[in-house]
Amino acid sequence: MKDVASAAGVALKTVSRVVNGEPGVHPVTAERVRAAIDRLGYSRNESARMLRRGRTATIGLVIGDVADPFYSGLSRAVEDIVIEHGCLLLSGSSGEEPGRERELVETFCARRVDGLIVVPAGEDHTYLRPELEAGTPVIFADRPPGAGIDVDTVLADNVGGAVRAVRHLMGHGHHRIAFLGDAPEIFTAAERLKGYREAMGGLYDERLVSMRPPSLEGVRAALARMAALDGPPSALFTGNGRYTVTALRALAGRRVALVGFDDFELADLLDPKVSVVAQDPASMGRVAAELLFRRLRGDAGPPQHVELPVRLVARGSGELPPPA
Amino acid sequence: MKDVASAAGVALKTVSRVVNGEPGVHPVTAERVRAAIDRLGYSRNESARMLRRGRTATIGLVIGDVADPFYSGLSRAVEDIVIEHGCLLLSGSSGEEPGRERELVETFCARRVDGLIVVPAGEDHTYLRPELEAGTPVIFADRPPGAGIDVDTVLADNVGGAVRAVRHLMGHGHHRIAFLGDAPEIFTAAERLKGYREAMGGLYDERLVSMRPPSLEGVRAALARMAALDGPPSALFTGNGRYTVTALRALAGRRVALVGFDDFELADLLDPKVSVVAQDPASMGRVAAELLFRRLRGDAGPPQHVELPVRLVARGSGELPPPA
DNA sequence: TAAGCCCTTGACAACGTTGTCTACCAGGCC
DNA sequence: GGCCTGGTAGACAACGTTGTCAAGGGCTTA
Repeated sequence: MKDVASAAGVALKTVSRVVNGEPGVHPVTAERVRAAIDRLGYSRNESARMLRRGRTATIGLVIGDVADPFYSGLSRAVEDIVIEHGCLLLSGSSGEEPGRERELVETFCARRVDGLIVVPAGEDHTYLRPELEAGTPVIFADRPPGAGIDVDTVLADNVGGAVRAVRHLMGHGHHRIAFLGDAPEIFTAAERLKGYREAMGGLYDERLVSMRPPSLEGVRAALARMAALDGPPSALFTGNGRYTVTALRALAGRRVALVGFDDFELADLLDPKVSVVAQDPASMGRVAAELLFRRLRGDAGPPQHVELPVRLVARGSGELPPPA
Repeated sequence: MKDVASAAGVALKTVSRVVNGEPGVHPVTAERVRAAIDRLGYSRNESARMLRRGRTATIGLVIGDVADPFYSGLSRAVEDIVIEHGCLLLSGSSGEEPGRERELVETFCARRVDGLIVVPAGEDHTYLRPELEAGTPVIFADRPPGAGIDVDTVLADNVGGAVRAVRHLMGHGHHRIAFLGDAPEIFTAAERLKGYREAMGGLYDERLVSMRPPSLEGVRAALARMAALDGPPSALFTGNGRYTVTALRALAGRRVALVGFDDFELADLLDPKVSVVAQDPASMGRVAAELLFRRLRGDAGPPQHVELPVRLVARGSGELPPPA
């Protein structure tokens, strides 16, 4: 910038004004400055600008894993809105490890991101308190923060979705419905179990529930164990997209009534077509990002808790009747 | 940092030394400083550090669309290696628009990223020249840069993969093999067409080729047009993952011999199981990132051009014989 | 005992911006 | 003609670090 200034025969500050489109520069001078900028190939050093202005025009996003379609859909929506606001996105995958989540958040904070969107992996977020007190807006998406922290959250209607899935299966004659879900420490898994339990009511049987990280062997074993019961399940409710796919693989072509939480590509090309409770990761990202920018514009109201609707997409697998 | 210094009764520089783990600080002093840091909840301002040191510990990644599994797989691999090197990742989706690609790259450069990994959408990258001359390492992945720019590239063996796909179908008795691919301006699409043509040899018939952005209607129309020929195709080679899925949808359950470029989740659960030429987006990301860090460590050798192998995964759809 | 060394510490400038304040000039008004 | 106004331009400090250099004290060594 100093070089541009001397090349154009003006003061540093004048170049700064031109670069930032500030008023109060004579058009002729401005043109001369712009010419010098082009000639020297100058581009503003954003690090210095951030330091001076105290704002980084950067948003931090912590998710579980970009390679998971749920997160990458959310990611893309966040990215679009962030760019729209002239900011950039620093993102990181926690791999669902609380330690890594915290590291990422702290690294982002050290970079003084203007705001954070977090899909938490851990249960304790008290480490965020200094940042929150410093005024950095933080939005939790998909899962709420741990105890003692109350900030904006955007969650899906997990309980309602699970209820709907189970009722759908019941509506097609099923009474013995198994639930295969992720470890109960994971908020969404626990919520969906809650909905399952609520919808099962008196039919609830603990032996039809299996909650653990999804692995093909684990699912196979759980299914085998349940099949050996004297009242084996006639239908399956799977607790997330990964689980649905793993269960389909474990079923190896057997036609079993099934509804999965989370929609997935090709669900409509399988045989039978897979019925799901669909949530929309893109709108979750959009809502979270918009909430964040509202905060950045100064909205200081009480923490908001948004619940996004889910919808049942009946494609066939949920309508298979129980074996006679 | 100033506050920490006065709280600990030492000079600014001593705090800096402690924070950076530099030697030459008495353990007792260091402990006092650390105590003050904890008490005040201090964390280093990375913006200032970047400005002062001239390095941002940030890598820029430009891809087509994070929501596409190919890109998100690549993204995740890059991210892991970047974090491993103590850096963070700024990423952006170009949406396959050259203008947006350029904007992203230029914004990243203004932030003085230490290096860039780009999956280009455009054909002209001369705008990168100033950055390259300034010494910023840039790696192109999946597609090469436009004319006049010679930098490190990591590409898949597109031609070889297409050849293998076509030969596989031929080996099962097919002579009339259609190719459905993306617009020929897209490098990978053009390369795969090249491989297709090479493998078809004398059997090549222009009327069996359709290249345009994938849309269900477009694919349906192309298939209908080809089916009406007096020598209709008995097999399909689809030019990328999106195309394979779209074609399967357009076929609506008809059992047609098919090999697709790019593997995809659930390919093994469809009926028939879908045979593909698989590339590994994660290893592409890993190789690109590792190459980048080698450059950052000072390797100034001539531009490298890595070609990653692809492999044919025969699952069944490619082994369907032609109708009798 | 003096010279030299290492260990620890601190003062200071610089990184490249931007916000604030001041200076200058031309023109209009009394 | 003097005063004020508005439009332009520049000087300077500050943002929070880190690299360079120098200083002080205790120790070893000749």
